[in-house]
Amino acid sequence: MPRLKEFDEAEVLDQALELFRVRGFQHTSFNDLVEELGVSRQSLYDTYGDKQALYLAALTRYQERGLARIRQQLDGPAPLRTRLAALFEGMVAGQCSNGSPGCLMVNSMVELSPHDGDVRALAHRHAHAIETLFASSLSAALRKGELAKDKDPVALARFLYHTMLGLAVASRTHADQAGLRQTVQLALQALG
Amino acid sequence: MPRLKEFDEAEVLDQALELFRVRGFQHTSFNDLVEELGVSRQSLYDTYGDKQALYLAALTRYQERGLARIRQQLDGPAPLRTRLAALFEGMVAGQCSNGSPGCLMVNSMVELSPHDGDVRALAHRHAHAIETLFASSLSAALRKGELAKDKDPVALARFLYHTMLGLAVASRTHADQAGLRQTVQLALQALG
DNA sequence: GTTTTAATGGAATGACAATTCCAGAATGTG
DNA sequence: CACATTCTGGAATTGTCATTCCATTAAAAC
Repeated sequence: MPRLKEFDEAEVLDQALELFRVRGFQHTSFNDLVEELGVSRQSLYDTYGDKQALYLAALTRYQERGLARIRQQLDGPAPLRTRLAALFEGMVAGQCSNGSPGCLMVNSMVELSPHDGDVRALAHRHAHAIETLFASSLSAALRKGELAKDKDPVALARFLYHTMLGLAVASRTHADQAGLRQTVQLALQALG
Repeated sequence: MPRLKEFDEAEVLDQALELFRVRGFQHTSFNDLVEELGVSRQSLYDTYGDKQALYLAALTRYQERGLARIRQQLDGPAPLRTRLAALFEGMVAGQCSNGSPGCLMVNSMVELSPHDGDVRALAHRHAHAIETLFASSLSAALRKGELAKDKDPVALARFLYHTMLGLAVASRTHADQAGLRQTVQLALQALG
């Protein structure tokens, strides 16, 4: 009986995500969304709930994609250093794409996490997941002798996570991809 | 003839700065300012101009103080590594003080720099000034033999700047000073 | 063709916030 | 005391924005 949905929920969510990533939550009005996504106001409310819920859905999606990418890039036969270099290269490319808006998660951490418990919880889970993934790869490398015994995988994992944060902020304000890549090189030297 | 000013412009500006640092520009309403600063709305407008101008004045002040601090800490007889460690220690302490709101400049870069040319210009000057200060100290250390000849002072300076950005974001969301300090240690190992 | 659901455009609604306006009280100087 | 200036509290103004409401159209299922 029912009429079928005419737009792709996931696709529209991605468009909203991109708008939020560029403009931030507060600088993106619902009118902006209606205009840019090509879906009527009422349909957006019916499908995703209010602006806050839409944002949270976008952020959740972004986080899941990011973590999947990290898992995939870390999982391989190449030396850890090589895998990490590829991972960071992909991150830099992503953060600099579409006008260099940086990372939605980092932008959310700065703009919203002090005021919004849901965002804060997502950010904490994100940090924890990333640090855990890094730490487990680093521990494996340590066991294989790829990493010196005196290195601390947990501290190194957090260091790499902090480096990611810095790259994201820098990409949002400064248009200097070469500089970001040089920083990646230097950060990876911490592996010894 | 005139009645004298009854509040200290600089002191009130510092209070506004702190409010902006914690809550961000958009999450700080003019009413918040009136209530927290203990100065009437009209006096604020008369003294500083509108909210935007007040914010910019606070950010400018913050930037100047930060740069002065860096200059002062970098200028000394101790080994560069020691001076940088002290500098970063002070930064971490500052960003974690008063509820760990992070760095006003970094927060501004994320929240405002894409939309506000004045903020963007300040951020660019800030980055340039810091990188220049770091680079000149690193070059001096290189000449003195404190730093290996194969190191690139400019790239290292930018790396340290990027590290600062990451620490600021992390301090705003995660309450883990020990982790930040460990990251500082690891970052400084890039000096060799 | 009727029913059910989806979608749309546009008009209320209601809240909130920045800025300005105003009338009065306070405080130094001459 | 008179005057210039500052400060204050509060009201008025204005604009923006999220959200809801409504009337209508479209499409699939039966």
